[in-house]
Amino acid sequence: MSKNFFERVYEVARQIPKGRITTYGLIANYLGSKGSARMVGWAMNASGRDETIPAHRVVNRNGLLTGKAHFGDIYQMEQLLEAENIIVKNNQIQNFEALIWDPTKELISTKF
DNA sequence: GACATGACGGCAG
DNA sequence: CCTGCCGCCATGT
Repeated sequence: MSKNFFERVYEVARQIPKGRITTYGLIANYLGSKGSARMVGWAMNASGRDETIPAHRVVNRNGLLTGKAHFGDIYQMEQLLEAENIIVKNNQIQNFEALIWDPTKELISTKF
């Protein structure tokens, strides 16, 4: 079941600390499918049905809110981020590099 | 079963 | 520095 793949993404996304963000590439790298960042985005698209998944904490490697259009409103993502003290300017996360949460480095769990 | 698409990323020009 | 193309993998038609 490829469904497990999405589950992996969900698990990682849920573990993103509040006030932090990560990128599709980092999650893909953590999942072992380095370079398949698209799959992460795909999983996020499916995760949109699950409100328990903070998809707003996942952005592209540029720190741009490329997925904001997939939220209820295009400002929903920004509001959620700002609610966590994350500054968003012109769809771009300010101080993005300092807020990056790399699961491969921060998260040491082999499996769960 | 094959073609087209997608919330990305890296590299080449 | 900015623009464009290819690669990766799963899903939908």
